[in-house]
Amino acid sequence: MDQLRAIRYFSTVVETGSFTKAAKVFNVPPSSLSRRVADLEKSLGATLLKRSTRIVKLTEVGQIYYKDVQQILNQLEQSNETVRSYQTTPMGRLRISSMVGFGDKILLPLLDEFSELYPEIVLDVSLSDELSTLGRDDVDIAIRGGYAPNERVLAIRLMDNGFIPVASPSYLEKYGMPANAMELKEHKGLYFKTPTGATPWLCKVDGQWHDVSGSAVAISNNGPWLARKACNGEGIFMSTRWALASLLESGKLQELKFEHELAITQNSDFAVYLLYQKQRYLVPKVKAAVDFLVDRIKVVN
Amino acid sequence: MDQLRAIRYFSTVVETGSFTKAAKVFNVPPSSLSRRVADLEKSLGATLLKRSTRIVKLTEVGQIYYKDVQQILNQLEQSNETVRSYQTTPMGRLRISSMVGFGDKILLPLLDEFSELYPEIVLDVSLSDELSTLGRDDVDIAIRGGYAPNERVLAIRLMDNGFIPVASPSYLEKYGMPANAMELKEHKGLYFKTPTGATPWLCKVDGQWHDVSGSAVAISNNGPWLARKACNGEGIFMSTRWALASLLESGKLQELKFEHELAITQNSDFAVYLLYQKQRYLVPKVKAAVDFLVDRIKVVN
DNA sequence: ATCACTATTGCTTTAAAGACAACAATAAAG
DNA sequence: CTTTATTGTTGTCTTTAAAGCAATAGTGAT
Repeated sequence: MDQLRAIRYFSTVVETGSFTKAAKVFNVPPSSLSRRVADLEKSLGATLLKRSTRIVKLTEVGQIYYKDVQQILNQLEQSNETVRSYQTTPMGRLRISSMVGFGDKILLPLLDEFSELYPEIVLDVSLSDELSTLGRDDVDIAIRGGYAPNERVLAIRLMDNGFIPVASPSYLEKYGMPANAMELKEHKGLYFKTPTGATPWLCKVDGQWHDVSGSAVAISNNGPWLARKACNGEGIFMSTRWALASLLESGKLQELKFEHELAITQNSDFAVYLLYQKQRYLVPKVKAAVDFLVDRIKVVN
Repeated sequence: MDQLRAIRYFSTVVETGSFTKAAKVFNVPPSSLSRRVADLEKSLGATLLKRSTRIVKLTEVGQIYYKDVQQILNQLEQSNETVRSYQTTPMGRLRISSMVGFGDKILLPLLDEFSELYPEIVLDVSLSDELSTLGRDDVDIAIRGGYAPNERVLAIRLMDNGFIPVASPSYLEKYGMPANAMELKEHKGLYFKTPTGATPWLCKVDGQWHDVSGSAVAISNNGPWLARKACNGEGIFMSTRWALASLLESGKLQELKFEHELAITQNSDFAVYLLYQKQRYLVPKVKAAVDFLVDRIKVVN
C-alpha cells in the first residue's frame, strides 16, 4: 500500500468533508479514495472517519492522526522543496509575516527593492500583530518583537525596539514638560495596544518597577492614528523610535527624556527579531531574503 | 511513485552503505532499490547518492535530505503507533532516559514496582548525564535537571533539585565549621562534574553572585564516590538533598547551613523534570508511566 | 591483469491502484 | 410519508507500477 497516497487522500477528504469532492481534487473516482482510506484504516486497526452518505467526520483518533499527518506532509514537502531548489536561483513563493508597524515603515519599502533584485520570487506578505506560530510551517520568514524561538527556529536580532515617550510641542506648551517619570501620571496618554494587551508606561527606579501611566485619551492597535493624535497635542504617546522617526525629525513630535528610562514591559530585551527555520536557510529564496533583510536593516540601524 | 517506499529504500541504503545489503533487509532484488532511488532522485531533480560499484555515499544534498527524511519517518511511525495503540492496554517497549544519580536512587526502585503493575511493558532504561536530545524521537520519557523544553515537549516538575553543602563530623571537627559562606573558600572541596562542566560553589549576597569554591580535592561525575570521600572527611561536598538523604539521616554527613544559600548555578529554578512529547501521552504505555512516576515521586516528595 | 562483487538495465511476471457501472444508504424536499 | 437526489461503497475490468530474474558493465582489491 502506498501509505503516503492514502494519507493524502484521507487528508483532503477531511478538508473537503466529502469523498466525492476530494476525488475531484485528485482527478480519480471516489471509489479510489474510499478504498485507500479503508486500507489505511485497516493497517492502523482503527476507524478514522465516521461516514454516512451525507456527512463525513473525524473520529477521536482520526482527529489526532489528521493533525499529526498534516504536519508530516508539510515537513516532507519542505524537505522535497529544499532538495529541489538546492543550488538554483532564488525563485518561487516566499511567505513573509511581519508586525504591522514594522511592515509599513520598514519592511515593505525594502521588499520593493528586493523584488527588483529577485524578480523570480513572488512575495506573499502578511502583516499582523498576532504572533503566528511559525515552525508550524505556514511562513518562511517572520518578523516579531521579542519572541522566544524554539530550537528549530533561528532568531536574528534586527534592531532595537525600545519604546520612547513623545508629545507635540503644543501639548508640552499647554500642559508643561514633565520634570520626571513619576509626573507622567498626571498627564494624558495615548496607548498602543498589542495582542497581549495595552502597553502601560513603566519606569524602573532603584530596581523597582512603577506604573506611571497617565489617564487614557485613546487606546488602539493602530500606531499612525495615535501618532496623529499625538501631533494634535491630545496626549503623550509611547512608540518605537523607528516608527516615530519622521515625525521626530520634522519636529511635529519631540522625545521626552527622563533620568529613569521608560519601558512598556519589564522584559528588558525588547527587540525586533527575524525568525526562520534554520534548515530552510538552504532554500535559495529564503537565504536570499534573510541575507538581504539582515544586511539592509543592520546598515540602516 | 510510492514516495514513502522510495524514501525507506533510500534510507536503508544509506544506513547499510550498499544497495544489495539494503535489498536483503526488504527481501526484494537490488534492482528494485536501484530503480526506486533513481525515481526519487528524478522526482527531486538531484542526485542523492554518489555510487560506484564498490562504494555508495551521500552527496551534499543527500545528507540534508537523509536527515530530514529520517525524522519524518520517525514521526510517521510514532503517529501510526499512537493510533494503533489507542485505547489498548499499556504494552510494548518503553524507552526511558534518566540522569545517573536520580536513576540509581529513585527511578529504578520505582520501575521495579511499575513492571509488576504493567507486565506487558518492556522497559528500556538508559542512565546518562549527557542530555539526550529528546523530541528527536529516540526516547519516550526523559528525566533531566533544569532542562528547557521546547513547545512540543511537556515538562513536569518532579522535585526540587537544589544542591546543599555537606561534610562529615570528622571534617568539621578538624577544620572547623565555616561561619559563613565566604569562609568556604578556605576549605577543601569535592566537586561534582556535569556534562557542562564542574559545579562551583556559588553564593548570592545582595544580588551579587560570588564564587566561594574552596581548593579542589577531587572532581568526578560519580556522586557516590565523592560522597564516600566526604564521609571520610576529605572535604566539603555539594550535592542534591535526595542523593544525600540516607547519609544525612545516618549522621555520616551533616548539612552546612548559611545565611546566604549556596547554589551551583546562577539559574534559580533548579529542579528535576520529567519530559515527554505531549502527543505521545496518548500512547497508553507512555501515559501509564508518566502518571505512575509523577504520582509516586510527588507523593514521596 | 584478474577476480569478486556490486549497481544497473532489459524483459517478464505479478500486484496494486484506477475506471466505470451498479448498488445501497441517507438526508432533504414535496 | 414518500420521493428524489446525492453520496459512499462494492464488483469487475483495465491500466499502471513495482517485483523478479537474468545478463551486463564497472570498480576496487588481490
